Amino acid sequence: MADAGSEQPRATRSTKVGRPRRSEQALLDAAAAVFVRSGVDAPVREIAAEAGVGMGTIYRHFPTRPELVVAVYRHQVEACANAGPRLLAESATPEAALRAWVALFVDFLVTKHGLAGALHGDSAGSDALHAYFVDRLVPVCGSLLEAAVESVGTPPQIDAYNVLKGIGNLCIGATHDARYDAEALVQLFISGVLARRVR
Amino acid sequence: MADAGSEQPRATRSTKVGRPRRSEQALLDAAAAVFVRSGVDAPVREIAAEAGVGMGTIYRHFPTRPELVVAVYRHQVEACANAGPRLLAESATPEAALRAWVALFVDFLVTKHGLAGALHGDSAGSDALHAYFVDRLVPVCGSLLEAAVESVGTPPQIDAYNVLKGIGNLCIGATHDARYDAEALVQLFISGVLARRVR
DNA sequence: CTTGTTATCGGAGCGTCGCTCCGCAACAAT
DNA sequence: ATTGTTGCGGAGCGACGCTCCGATAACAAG
Repeated sequence: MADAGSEQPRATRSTKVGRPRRSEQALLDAAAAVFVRSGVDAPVREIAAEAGVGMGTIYRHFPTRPELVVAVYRHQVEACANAGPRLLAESATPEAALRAWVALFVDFLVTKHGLAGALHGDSAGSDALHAYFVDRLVPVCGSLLEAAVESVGTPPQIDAYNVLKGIGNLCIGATHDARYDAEALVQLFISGVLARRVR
Repeated sequence: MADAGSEQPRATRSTKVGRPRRSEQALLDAAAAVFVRSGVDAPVREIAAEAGVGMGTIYRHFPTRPELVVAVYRHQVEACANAGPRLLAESATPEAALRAWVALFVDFLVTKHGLAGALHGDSAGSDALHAYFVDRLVPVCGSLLEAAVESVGTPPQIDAYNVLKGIGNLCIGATHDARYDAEALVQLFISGVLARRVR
């Protein structure tokens, strides 16, 4: 029998048998579309409807909302993570690299409605979204931070985890308030992190 | 008749007639207790149960949740607002005053579970909580900021509204994450606001 | 004391949402 | 054809925000 399949157009078939499980990518595309339209807190029903599947299917592929969100934005988070070392290599100064990276991160968060707000570890450790962002970006942020701090000759005043979460928090609600300038606040915050004055 | 009440200890009576509407203060006390126990996002049913009244009563006195929250924390917000001028007068430097006031504000936000997170103007302008905090505290923060900026001889880099909201955002989630140090982040942010370097 | 008026009270009820769970259908193996 | 396996869909449950109306109680007039 082998795999002499002739009629199956896509047949991802990675598991042992069964139906060609409905393309996860289709779900991700639908979710992305809904996230753009209604924010990352959009009802699961709406995502299911957009994808033309039942809610069960969504939950089967992504048992928790954070997992879905992570999957949707994985590429962009990876791009952001990869941009770190690149900026550090290409920029004139480590501080410039840090500020450029931070601007990238801020732009990413601000353009995704509600993403920054969903970044919290509310569910007592079981928050995959928070964990993913932290695991992936803290090291990157840490490298940039370390380099920048060293280049300006100040002792490190805070760890990368706090800096990253602080930036994330500063981006919350930026889309709903024209007067609120998250980018400016974050850059000022970075100034503080790199400033000589401790108190 | 006057107010020769002899049996009514508190009798607020502000409306014309009817029953001595159930003391709002009792509701506020109950709400405060629940907020401490379950955060400011506690279900209205829970607050009503704690107060021993029906939900209708809660909604009659405080049609929206922000109004209830404002009422519960009004005293502390006022105290915070009043502390501004006082600190400015008593502190050695305007910067010290600003930093002390900010520490006060941060402590206030961090100790009230979820208050910082509820500070957003999500409901398109109709958010009384956001409006109250902004109206009451932005001027205070502005004065301190102005004095501090002037004393260190830097041009103002951002307005008080953004500073206040930034601080509020930095306090989000502080209670759920032992590694997250909101106070430190905010003070670094203030350093940035007062720093010479603009870019 | 009785009756009428009026404001307040309490919670049933409706719509929404997150999440679970079970019957069903489609395919593979026999 | 029959049986086994696996993915699929959505009904259903509990929680919640918020509304709305019948019940209730205080007071004034008679």
